[in-house]
Amino acid sequence: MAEKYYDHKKIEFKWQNVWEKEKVFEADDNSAKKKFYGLTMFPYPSGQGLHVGHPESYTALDIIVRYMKMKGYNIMNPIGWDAFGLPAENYAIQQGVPPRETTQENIKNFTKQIKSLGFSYDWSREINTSAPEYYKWTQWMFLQMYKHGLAYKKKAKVNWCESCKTVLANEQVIDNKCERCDSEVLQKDLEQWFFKITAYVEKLLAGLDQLDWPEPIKLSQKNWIGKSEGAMLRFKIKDLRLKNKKEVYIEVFTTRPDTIYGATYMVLAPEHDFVVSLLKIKNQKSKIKNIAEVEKYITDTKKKTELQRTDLAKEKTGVELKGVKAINPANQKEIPIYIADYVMMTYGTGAIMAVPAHDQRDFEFAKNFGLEIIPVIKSEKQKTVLILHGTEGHSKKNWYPWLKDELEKQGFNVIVPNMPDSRNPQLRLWLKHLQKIIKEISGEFIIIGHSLGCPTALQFIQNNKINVSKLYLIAPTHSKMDWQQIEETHEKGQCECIKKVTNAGYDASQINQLVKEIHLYLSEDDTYIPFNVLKLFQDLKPINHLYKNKGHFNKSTRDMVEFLDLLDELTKQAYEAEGKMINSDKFDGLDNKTAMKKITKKIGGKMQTQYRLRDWLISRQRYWGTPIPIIYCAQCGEVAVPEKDLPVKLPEDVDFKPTGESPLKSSKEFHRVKCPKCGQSARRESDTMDTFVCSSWYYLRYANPNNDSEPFSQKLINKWLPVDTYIGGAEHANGHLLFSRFFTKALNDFGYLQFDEPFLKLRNQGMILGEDNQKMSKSKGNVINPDEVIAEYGADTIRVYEMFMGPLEDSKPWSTSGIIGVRRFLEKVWLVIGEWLDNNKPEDSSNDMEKLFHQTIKKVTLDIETMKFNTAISAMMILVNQMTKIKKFKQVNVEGLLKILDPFAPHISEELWEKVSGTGLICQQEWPVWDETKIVEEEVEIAIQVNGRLRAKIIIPIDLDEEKVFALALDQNNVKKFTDNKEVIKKIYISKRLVNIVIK
RNA sequence: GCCGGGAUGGCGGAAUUGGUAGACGCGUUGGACUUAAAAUCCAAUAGUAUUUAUACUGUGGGAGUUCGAUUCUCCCUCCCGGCACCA
Repeated sequence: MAEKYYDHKKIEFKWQNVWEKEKVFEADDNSAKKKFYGLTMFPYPSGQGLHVGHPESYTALDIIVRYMKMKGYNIMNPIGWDAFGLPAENYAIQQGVPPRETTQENIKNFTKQIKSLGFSYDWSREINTSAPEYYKWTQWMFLQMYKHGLAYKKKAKVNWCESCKTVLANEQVIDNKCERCDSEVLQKDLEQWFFKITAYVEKLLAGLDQLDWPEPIKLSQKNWIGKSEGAMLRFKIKDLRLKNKKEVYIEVFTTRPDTIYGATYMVLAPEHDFVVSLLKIKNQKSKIKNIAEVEKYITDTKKKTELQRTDLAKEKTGVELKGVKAINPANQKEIPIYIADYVMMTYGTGAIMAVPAHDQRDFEFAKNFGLEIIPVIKSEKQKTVLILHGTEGHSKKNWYPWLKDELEKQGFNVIVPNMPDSRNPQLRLWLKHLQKIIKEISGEFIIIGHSLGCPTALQFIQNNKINVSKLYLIAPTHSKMDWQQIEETHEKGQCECIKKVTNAGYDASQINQLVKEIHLYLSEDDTYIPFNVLKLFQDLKPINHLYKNKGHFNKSTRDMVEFLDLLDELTKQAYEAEGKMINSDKFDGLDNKTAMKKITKKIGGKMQTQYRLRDWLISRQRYWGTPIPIIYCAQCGEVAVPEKDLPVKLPEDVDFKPTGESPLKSSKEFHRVKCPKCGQSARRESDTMDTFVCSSWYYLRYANPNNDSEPFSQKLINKWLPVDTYIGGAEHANGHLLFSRFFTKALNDFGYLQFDEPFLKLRNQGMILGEDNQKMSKSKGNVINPDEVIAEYGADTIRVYEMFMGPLEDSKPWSTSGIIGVRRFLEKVWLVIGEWLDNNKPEDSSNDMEKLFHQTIKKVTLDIETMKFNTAISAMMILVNQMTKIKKFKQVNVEGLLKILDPFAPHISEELWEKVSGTGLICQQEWPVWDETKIVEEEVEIAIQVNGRLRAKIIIPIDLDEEKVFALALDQNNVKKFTDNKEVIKKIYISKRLVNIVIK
C-alpha cells in the first residue's frame, strides 16, 4: 500500500466527488426494489453555520440509510432548507441586507459544510421553502385548507411594541418587554388566519396508537390535545332581557356537572362577551353598582401577559359584578357573578360555575372573598381524626371538645381518647385497646399529636403499622433553647419526660413509610420538650415545619392560635375526588358518577367533550415568509387567489424597517391588485404564514420536487411516502410533529394521499452539550465548530465519534480528548489492513478470528437495527484490536469488516475497499451475513455463588448437565470454604451463566 | 405546581432486560522504543485491607420483594427538558 499514514484530507473529498459524479445516492423513481425513505428534520440555514448537533442526527440516519441500501432497498434520503424565518429578517432590519441574499449565502455555507461530512443525500431533490417553486405549493396547501373550511379568520391577540411599532414573536418578548427597545409589550387584537386543527383532534389522538414513536412524545401530544369530557350548562341571568325580550343565559363548560348544587357563584373571564356587551350598553351599565371598580379590573387584566396571568403562585384576584345575579339552574338559588382573570377566555366558554367545595381554584377564590362553600359530595373514604393529647395536667382540656366539634361539622370522624398520663406504665395496655378500635376504621386516617401526645402518636403509628395520610404534631419548645441544649438536658436526665419519651425508640424510615404528610408545629413553652421527636423530624423532613413565636400569649391563647391554624390546615383543600351526593335534593345518596348524567339531563345541559388544543394561528405580520394567497375586494369580500395565479410572489421593493404594519404593505406593486372575481381594484392580504406551515408538508415534496404542475404526482407520493424513519429533536413534539400529522390527515381526507400518518418510525436525538456539560452557546464560549474538527480529524472521525459518545437519544457532553480515541481506532484500521496488504494477505489458520468476525457482524447488524450505534462501534473496536494482534485473516473477513464499517466511516471504508477488493464501490455492496454456526461457543465460563455472593468461576463445556455442574461447583476450594459443615438448602443453575448454592 | 426524562469508577458510557457490575473509549500510573520529546506499543487501573490467594464495601439516599436487584415495588434527594389556573 502506497500511503502508510491515514490522511483523511487526501481521501474524503475524493470519494465525495465520486459519489456525486456517479449519482450513487440518487433515489430511483422507477426501481422495483422495496423503498426505504429516511429523513432527518431539515435545517434552518442560520448565519452561525452548522452546529455539532446537526451531524449527530444526520450521521445516525446516514448509517441507517447506507445500511438499508446495502440490504437491497431503493433508498430516498433527501435534504433541503427550512429557509423562511425571523433571523434573516432581523438581519435585514439591522444591516439592510435583503433576507433572500443572507439566506442564499447561508445555504451555500451549510451545503459546503454538510457535503464535507459525506452524507448519502440525494442532492437532486434539494428543496428550499423560500423559493417560489416551493412556496407556490405552500400557498396551494393553504387554498386546499381554505376550500375545505379549515382556514378561517378571526381576531386574536398579538404582542405589540408601541415604540418599535411592530408585532413581536413570543421569543422576542423578554420579561414582558420588547427585546430591542426594552419598552413594555402590549396585547393588541388583530384579524388573523387560523387553521382548524381542532377539527382533527380525534383523528390525531386515534392515530397515535399505530405509530412507532417514543412513548414520551406520544404522551406529550395526547396531553397537548388535552381531551376532557364534561357538560355544557346554562345559567340564567336574573332580571335581564334582550331587546327581543328573550332571557339572557351564560353557558359554562364543566367536567363536574354533578357538583352543581355546590355552585355558589359564577366567574367570567374579563374578556367574556357578556361583560363586554354589558359595559357597552348604557342603561345596563348603570345596573352595575361598582362600575368603576369593574372597569379598572378589566383594564388591569389587559396589561397582563398570559404568563403573568397564569402565575399559579399569585393570589386569585377578581371583582364582583354588583347588581347582577345569576340563577343556579339546579336549585334556582341566586348567586353572585364575579369577573376574575383565573378564568381564561380561550378554554371552554370563558365562564365557569364555581364550586368552591370541590375545586381547589374556586376554593381559594372563595376563601379570599368570603363566599359560601357548600359541600355536595361526601368522600366514600371515611376521614378519621385521632387526637392524642398530653397529660391531664396541661391546660388544653377546653380546646379538644371545640376542635372535635369543628371537625365533625366538616364531616370528619373524630376520636379523642381520654389519655392516661404518658408516664403511666399502663400506656402500653391503653395503646393495645386503641388498636382494637382503629382496626374497625377504614378510610383516610389523620392523627394529631399535642405536646406529650406527639411521642405517643409516633409510637402508635409504629406499633400498629397503620397508614396515616396526615400527621400533625404540635410540640412545645423554648425559643431560647437550641438543639444542643436540648440534647444536654436530655443526657443529664434533668427531665423525666424527655427520658421516657426517648426510650420509645422511633424508626424514622419506618414512620416515613407509614405517614404520607407530616406537619410539625413548634411553639413557645417553658416546661419540657419531647426531644427526640424533634430529632426524629430532622430525619423525617416534615412537609410543613412551622416555628411559631407568638410573643407573650398565655398558654390558652397560644393553644387557640395553634388549633385555629390546625383547623385551617386540615380544611384548606377542596375535595376533588369521587363520592356520594349530599345537599343535592333528590340526587342525595347517589354516587357522583351516576348523578353526573342525571343532573345534566334534569337541568337541560348536554354532555360534551372539550379539548385543550386551540386552532393554529398561522398569520405572521412579517416579510420573510410565504404570502397568504387571499385578496380583499370591496365588492366580493375575501377572495382566494386562483390556483393558476400562484405563486403570489414576495415583492422585493419593501421597507424592512418596522412601521407598525406588515412589511408587505409597503410594496405598492404587491399590495394593490385587481380582484380575480370582478376585476375591481382590491388589496392583497399582507400577512405571511408561520414557517411551521412550510415544514408541515416538506417531506411530501421530496417525492416529486421538480413537479411544477402539482405539489406531487399521485404515483410518486404513494410510492415513496410515508417516511419510514424520521430523526429529529424532541422539542418538536407538540409543534412540527403535530402540524405535519394534521396536514397529512387533511390531505388524505381531500383525496390527495393514500396514507394518513407522515412518519411511521420516529426517534429523537439528544443534545450535544459543551465540554462544561452546559448547553453550547456563544456567550459561554463552549461552542465546538464542526469545520475545525473535520479539518483536524476528518469527517469519518467526527461521524464515528458522535455516534460513539453515547446513546443517540441521550444528551451528552463533547470531549475534545475523547475524540482522539476514535481517530486512533480509524488509524488502526488503516494500519492493520495496510500491513496485511503489504504482506500479501496472510491467512489465519485458527478459527478464533473467524469467530470474532462473525460475532462482530452480528452485533453491528443488530445494533444498527436498534440504533445502538455506540455499542456497534465498540464491537468493531474489539475486532480491530484483536486484528492488530493476530495480523492474519481471510480476504472475505477483511471485506466484511469494511462493509460493516462503511455506514459509520464511509470515506476510509471506500478507500480501503478499493485497495482490498478493487471492484466497484463499497456503498453498493451487499451487507454481510453472519454464520451462526461459527459463533457457537464450545465452552463457557460460569460464576459460582454461595448465597448470592461470587466465590469462584469455572469453565465448563457448554452442554455439561446440571448435576455435573453442581458437583464441579461444590468441589471448588473457595466454595468448600463456605459450604463446609453447612447444610445446602437449594442449588440454582442458570444455564451458561451461574450456579448459586444456598446454605443455611 | 403538573407532566416527562435521568443519576453507574477521575470522565463519556456498557451490562444478554432479575443472573459474574464497570465492555469499549478517554484520562492516570508504570514499562519498552528514543540522545530527548512526541507518536506508537505493552501492562495496571472502582474503593478499602492485604504477600498473592482472598475478604469486605460499592450502581444518588432509605426501605421492601428474591437464592440473587444497576434492573422490580414503595418513599426521599438532586439534575435536565416541557407545560402553565383547561373549569
